[in-house]
Amino acid sequence: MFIQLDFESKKPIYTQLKHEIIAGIARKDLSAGEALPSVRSLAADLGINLHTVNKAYQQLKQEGFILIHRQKGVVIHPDGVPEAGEDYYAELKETLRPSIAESICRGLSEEEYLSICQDIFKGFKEGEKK
Amino acid sequence: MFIQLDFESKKPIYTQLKHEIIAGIARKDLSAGEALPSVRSLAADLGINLHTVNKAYQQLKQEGFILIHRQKGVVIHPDGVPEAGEDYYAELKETLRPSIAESICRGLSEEEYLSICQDIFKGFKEGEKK
DNA sequence: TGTCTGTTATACATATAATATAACAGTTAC
DNA sequence: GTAACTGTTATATTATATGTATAACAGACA
Repeated sequence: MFIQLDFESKKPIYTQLKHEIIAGIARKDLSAGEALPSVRSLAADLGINLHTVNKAYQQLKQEGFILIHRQKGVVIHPDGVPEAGEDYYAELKETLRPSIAESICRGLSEEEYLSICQDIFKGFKEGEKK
Repeated sequence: MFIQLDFESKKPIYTQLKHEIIAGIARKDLSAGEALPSVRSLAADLGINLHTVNKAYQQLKQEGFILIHRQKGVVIHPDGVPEAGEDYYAELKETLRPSIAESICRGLSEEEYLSICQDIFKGFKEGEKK
């Protein structure tokens, strides 16, 4: 797997794990229907506890990114990730507002901020080409 | 004060408080040199503990938003907030990457995402006009 | 002398994060 | 049929984060 964790980060491990998998889907490194490692093997691979992996998987399931078959295993959601709805837009704005507020205070122009966003989008698109 | 807290939120109160003050600066509701309430009076106003306010103030001081005079009080930094540096850009990208990854998964186009950012910028600019 | 600052110190309750074991109930392969 | 594999559940423990409650200190100031 491509997953990299930072054990010094203040971000919880299960959150980092979620983000890594979501990023994998975004850059099409993981595609619909593809199998993910079992909670035990991934935990062993990453040197963390099985419950930490399970927590990440449960939340990814809850948010529609993956499917979990009780005795088969875990797969990226075959039907694709649910499209953004009103609630998601609201949540996204809640995330962006503090970030934009601080950027304004620190003298970043709107153009600079959007440019950074575009760079990140570019990074995901380049990731697609492997 | 204009500060609104959500006690049901998963976000810590001191974090919400920080964001509210930073947003106040961004929309120029708070300007350089302006005094902020004392830890005790703000805590009483908001119905929270003085240590919670103090924690927010300490972090805002650490990040250059405010100055704290030992026996005078708290003021918005008179010299303005420190400009964005390399470390800030890195931190900003770290915040945006997971957000953008999820948006891509949920079918948002780059244009839609940037449009949401622009809306938020617009909100702060309109806030300036009181 | 009070009253106001921020600061510091303790203590306490609760929640979250992460780990460590153990066991259960199905599936699948040998 | 047994062994190895799934996710799941349950318990327990440790550490850290969050928030509150008091209390006290030292300096400023009217």
